[in-house]
Order: sequence, then C-alpha cells, then structure tokens
Amino acid sequence: MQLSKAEEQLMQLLWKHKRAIMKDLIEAYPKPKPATTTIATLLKRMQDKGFVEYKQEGRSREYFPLVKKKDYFSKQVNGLIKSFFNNDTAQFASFFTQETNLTKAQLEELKKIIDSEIKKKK
Amino acid sequence: MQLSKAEEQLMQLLWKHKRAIMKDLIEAYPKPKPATTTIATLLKRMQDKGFVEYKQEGRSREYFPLVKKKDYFSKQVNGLIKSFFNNDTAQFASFFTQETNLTKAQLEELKKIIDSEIKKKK
DNA sequence: AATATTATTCTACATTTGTAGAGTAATAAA
DNA sequence: TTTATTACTCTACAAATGTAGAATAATATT
Repeated sequence: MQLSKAEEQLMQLLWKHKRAIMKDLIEAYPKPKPATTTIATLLKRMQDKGFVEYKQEGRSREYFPLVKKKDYFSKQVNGLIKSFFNNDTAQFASFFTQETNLTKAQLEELKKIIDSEIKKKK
Repeated sequence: MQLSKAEEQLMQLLWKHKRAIMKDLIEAYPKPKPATTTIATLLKRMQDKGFVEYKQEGRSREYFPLVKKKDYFSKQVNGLIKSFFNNDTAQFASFFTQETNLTKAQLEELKKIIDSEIKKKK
C-alpha cells in the first residue's frame, strides 16, 4: 500500500527527526498547523499501512519510520521510470540529464560520480 | 490539479496514440478491460482538469493530450526531487546514479551524454 | 481532592477516486 | 421504419483521503 500525499509529508518529518513524539511533529509543520487529531489520524493510518511504529515512552509515544527514506524514494522513482520509460532506466537517465537544469559544475560533479561507479562495476 | 492513478494510466495510452477515440483506448487496455463508461468518466474528468481535449470526428470524438508527456514527467520528477532532496537536483542525480542498477555500458552511455551536455553549456 | 492539560481514540463528514449501470441521442442494420 | 448498435452523459456508490470535533484516560496543577 502507498502513502497518500498528506501521509508522505508527515513521513518526511519523521524521517528528518528519526524518532519523534506527536508534539514535535506538529511543531515541525509550517504556518497553518493541522489539528493534533489530524496528525493522530495520519499516524494511525500510516501504522496500519506498515510505514510507522511507535514505542511508548512515558505518557507519550515515540514514533519512528519502519521504511527507509532511501528505499521509499527508490520505489517512487522506479515507479516513474516504469510508467514513463517502460522500465528503461538508462533512457530515463539521459532524459533527466538533458532536461534538468544542472549547471556545468554539477554536471562535472555527476560525471565524476559516474566514473567512480563505472570503476566499481568493473 | 493532478491526475489520479487511473487517469495517469489512461493518459499514457493517449500519449502513445497521440490522438484516439474511446474505442482505441479501451482496446489498448490489458486483460480486464474497464467498462466504456469508466473510460468516459475518466476522460471527462481529465478534460475538467485541463489535460485532455477532443475534436468531434463524425459520430465519435478524437481525444488528444493537452500536456506533453515530457512536461508532465518533468513535473513529477521535480516534485520528487523537491520533497526528497530539498530541491537539490545534483544531490538527486548522484543518489540516482549510485542507487540505480545501471550496467557499466549504460553508465558509459550516460557519461557520454553528460559530456556533450557539458560542452553545450560551455 | 477538584480542575486543567495532554495524548489518543472514535466518530464524522466533505472530497476525490475507481468503477460502472441506466438513460439518451444518433446512426446503422434489418 | 423498426430495431439494434454506438458513443456519451448522468447518476450512483463504495473506498480512500484530508481534516477535525467530541469523548476519554492519564497526568499535572491549584
């Protein structure tokens, strides 16, 4: 099952905090902070979906992510690549490189990374 | 406004066909083809959202996309980069390069593309 | 102890989404 | 022209989502 938009936003906060009680999470929200009950609902749903767990800590709970941000992100990107490039990762990569506004310096940087990846693969 | 999952899937078909009447679209669906009315509903909603338009062609309509696949895709990727990498495209790029299973050949290929991009920027 | 504060759960409700039947108009076939 | 077929629109409805008030339990204040 997937996280909805609102859930994903909250997940980002959790990833950032590593572990957090509801209070912290709400504080982390910008301007029109949602009601505590809203967050409570989201956390509960995220638990049901298996993305979050908590540990009772005194009177409150310390929530923490069950899935790594990296893994979640990878899944997202792969989903995109799958539907838009028919799973051809390389095609995506070249598209990305050409369509994104990376500066020359960033491109150089990227090239360096790719080079070291190539070496690793060897 | 955004396309929902089902709408996006239909959009992919439209992008592939360039222009198509409902019949073609339904045919393009795999195994458990949705009811015609389902597709009709989706097309209507997509119109409301401004992603699709049609031209009456005899007794049926020829539907066509109003947004380019490329643009739509870019927006998706940028959304991801924004929420996961705080808008740091380069960081995303390096992450992508390291986490994706590109073969050595694909990496070489990508490197070539990046090189030509670098030259373009120069 | 009586009361206020917190942290959660329960319930609720408006939207959005996925799916499709019923109805209708236009056209084609008998 | 009577009937069947097509191509839609309208209406419907269950599930998922976004949001939050009311109720409750546990704890902290007065």
